[in-house]
Amino acid sequence: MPSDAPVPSRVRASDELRQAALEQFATVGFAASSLQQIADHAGYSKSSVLYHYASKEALLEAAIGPSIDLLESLLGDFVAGGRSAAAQAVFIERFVDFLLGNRLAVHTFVNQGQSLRGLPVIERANTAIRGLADSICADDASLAEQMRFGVALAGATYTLVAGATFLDGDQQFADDDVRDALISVLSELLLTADGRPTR
Amino acid sequence: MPSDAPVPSRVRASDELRQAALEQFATVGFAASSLQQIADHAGYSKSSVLYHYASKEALLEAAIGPSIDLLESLLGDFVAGGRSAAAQAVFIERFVDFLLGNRLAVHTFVNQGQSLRGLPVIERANTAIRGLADSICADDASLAEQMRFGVALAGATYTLVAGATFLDGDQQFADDDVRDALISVLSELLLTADGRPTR
DNA sequence: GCAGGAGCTGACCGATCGGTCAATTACCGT
DNA sequence: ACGGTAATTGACCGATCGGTCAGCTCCTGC
Repeated sequence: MPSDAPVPSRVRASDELRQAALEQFATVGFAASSLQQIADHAGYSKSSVLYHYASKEALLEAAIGPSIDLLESLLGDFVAGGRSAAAQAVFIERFVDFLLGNRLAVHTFVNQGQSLRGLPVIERANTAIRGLADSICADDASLAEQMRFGVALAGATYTLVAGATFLDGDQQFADDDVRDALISVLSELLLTADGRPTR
Repeated sequence: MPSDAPVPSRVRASDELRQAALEQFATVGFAASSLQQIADHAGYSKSSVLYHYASKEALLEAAIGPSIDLLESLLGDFVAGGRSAAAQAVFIERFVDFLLGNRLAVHTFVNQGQSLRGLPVIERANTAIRGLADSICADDASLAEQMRFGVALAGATYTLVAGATFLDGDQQFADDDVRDALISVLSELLLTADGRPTR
């Protein structure tokens, strides 16, 4: 028997459908993605989609839920680990890696986190994002500092996530280079290190 | 005659409908906004919407087109004015003012610029955004510098635009303060001034 | 060889979509 | 008082939406 995977062997239909759904949700939006389109894109029928996933909303949960789990654990580690400059540097690195490894899912719940309010999985994502902002930005920070954090996180997220939108054609940058550049810019903006420059 | 406006006096129905549509497009998305919802929100019937605007797409054009015009002229001025540090500082200020004055429209075409590809008005917005990135970022810039520009522009845009998403409840910051803080952060990131620090 | 379950599908459902149209109302200059 | 135009609306259209259901094929354990 050539199969080396214990249970499913071959690619599982539910995985193909989940991936196709994720691509649709990220590129045309949840509301504008029909089950028919997702099914066509994956090579199945609409009924098959609803066989593997109870509803369109359950499909969204399956598509972006795991990425939200990762974000939550990332956030939990950071909160538990203190706010030393070293800890912040580690966090920035892990955060960039998270962005690079979950572009489609992040694109989905960042760009549509407002319009899809009410869906449980989206509420979970919004809560995590808010926790991220709160934890990395001290409560007593000045507006300018809060703005610095906001610009850094939102800018990094959006640059990676929407980069595909405006420069998809000639995007031949290696992920490693993008990673290094992004970590550099974020460190510059976020690291409090040894006292903030007066400016 | 108490009317002081030459032609319409009172609020015009088409303006109310356009504003209601803009709010819907920005908050729940173009695809998820039905003409019925927009009409209800403005206090008219769906037929009235289609009387004042030929189609849903024409309504989008009316809602965000003027803001795109502003962005285009802003970009044109900057391209024509050179890239001196002073010119860049002026541009940053005007750009932040543009963001503050066109939040809903910017939210709409930034967040949905990818999913709504194909609509002429959206193509115009995407072209303007691309031109913005190209013009402010020299062609020979390193990846790290390009990333700095991307993070700054995207971060500023998204911070203002999606601020409502995650901290709408307690958003009592005065626009003037936000403006100053944002200009400060953007200047810090973008101004090439007298030679870039080695870093 | 065959019962039975998993995987998959087409037909169908009520609701809603964007859009058309004819009819009605309100308001204007003459 | 009246004709005409702008504004507004409900009824209606075909298409598509998310979702249900019965039935089909295929594989597997016995």
